[in-house]
Amino acid sequence: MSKKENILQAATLLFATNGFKDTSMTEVAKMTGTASATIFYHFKSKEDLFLAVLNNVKEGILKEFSHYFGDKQCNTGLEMLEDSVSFYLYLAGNKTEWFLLLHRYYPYKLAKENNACRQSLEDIYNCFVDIFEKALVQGLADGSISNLSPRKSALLILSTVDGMIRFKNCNLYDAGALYNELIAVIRKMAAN
Amino acid sequence: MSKKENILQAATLLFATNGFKDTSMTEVAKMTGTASATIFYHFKSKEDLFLAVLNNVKEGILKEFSHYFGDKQCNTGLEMLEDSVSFYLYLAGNKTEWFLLLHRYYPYKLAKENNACRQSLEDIYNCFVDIFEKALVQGLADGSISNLSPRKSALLILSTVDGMIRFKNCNLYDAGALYNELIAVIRKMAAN
DNA sequence: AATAAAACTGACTAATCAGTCAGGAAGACT
DNA sequence: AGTCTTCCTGACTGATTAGTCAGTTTTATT
Repeated sequence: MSKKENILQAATLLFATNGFKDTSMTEVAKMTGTASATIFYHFKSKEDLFLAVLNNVKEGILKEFSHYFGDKQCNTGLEMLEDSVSFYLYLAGNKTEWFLLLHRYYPYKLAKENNACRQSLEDIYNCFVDIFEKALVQGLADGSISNLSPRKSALLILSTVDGMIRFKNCNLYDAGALYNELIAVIRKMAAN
Repeated sequence: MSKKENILQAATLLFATNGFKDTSMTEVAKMTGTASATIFYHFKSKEDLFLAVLNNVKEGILKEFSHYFGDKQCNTGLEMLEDSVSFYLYLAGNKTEWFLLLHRYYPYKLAKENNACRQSLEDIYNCFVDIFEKALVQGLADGSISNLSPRKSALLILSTVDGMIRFKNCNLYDAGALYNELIAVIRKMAAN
């Protein structure tokens, strides 16, 4: 792995666990075994480093989802919806840093004044919503999903699943203990 | 209002909108028209000020909910559930700072090492969950709610509602546009 | 081997920060 | 008036921070 990739990875972990302001360039440098000036050679500022991290996370998420759903075929839309939720939960447990980062407020604050940041976040969330929406649309066609607005329902499903992940990451409630209920609730919400 | 209360209020707003690390004592002082040393007279450290802010928010939330539900009578549990969701949404729109603060990661990180912080957060979220759970229990008794685990379902409803508020506060999606769908979805989830 | 470009670094700076402290102002009580 | 306590402040400090820069090392190319 190149030093630049190393820095990116260390920064991802630190920004995710400690936040933007609470992560110093010295820390990132120490973790990668470089001088802090090296980071400024690769990234022109701390904000620039953060944007690179976010973009990297975006690409990771898009790749994971297209890899999982690219060739997948499901019998019914409802089945696909359940699979999507499961995969979301799996990913959140497997790539904790990504979701910790997305559950911080900083990215959304930065997005207000920075278009690249805004774009990355939109790409990520559109990817999430699209997966659920696609399942709902298929379910509407094959009759496994009840009559509803696919986009809006997809958003509400994302709210539920993402909210639960957030609770888990905040150590408020254990998401694992709610897995069965979550699937049951989503089936009630959407099934015909 | 006393100077101490003034400081508390300014700190609430600043911690909520800018975060803990991104709020300086000088800023809080400037907003209240005092010297920063005055803040250290009333609160022994920045962390102490934050804990006071969180405790204040907790008391505000508890008071709001007990005020609204203290004397309220509903015909059915389902009706009470819908009312609870509506009130949560109303409060989130009315006391934005409170929810912005709760949607930051800092409080939950601090809670890992600070019991007072942990306690405040637990009180707040138990208050939220209790309201939904109480409605579900009543609904189970009067037959308006389908057979389900009240506590777990209450948690999932909170995930949905709180997740939506977070999306709204992050400027990702408009919660208002989803209001009707949210109520419909919750009815589907819980109604008999 | 010579040269040029890219990658890297140590030493520095100016700014900002939480927190301290000695002492001043204001109110309460005798 | 005097005294005690509570409240408040300006001026300071030591630590940390993002970012710079001049110069060195490494790598690629001829």
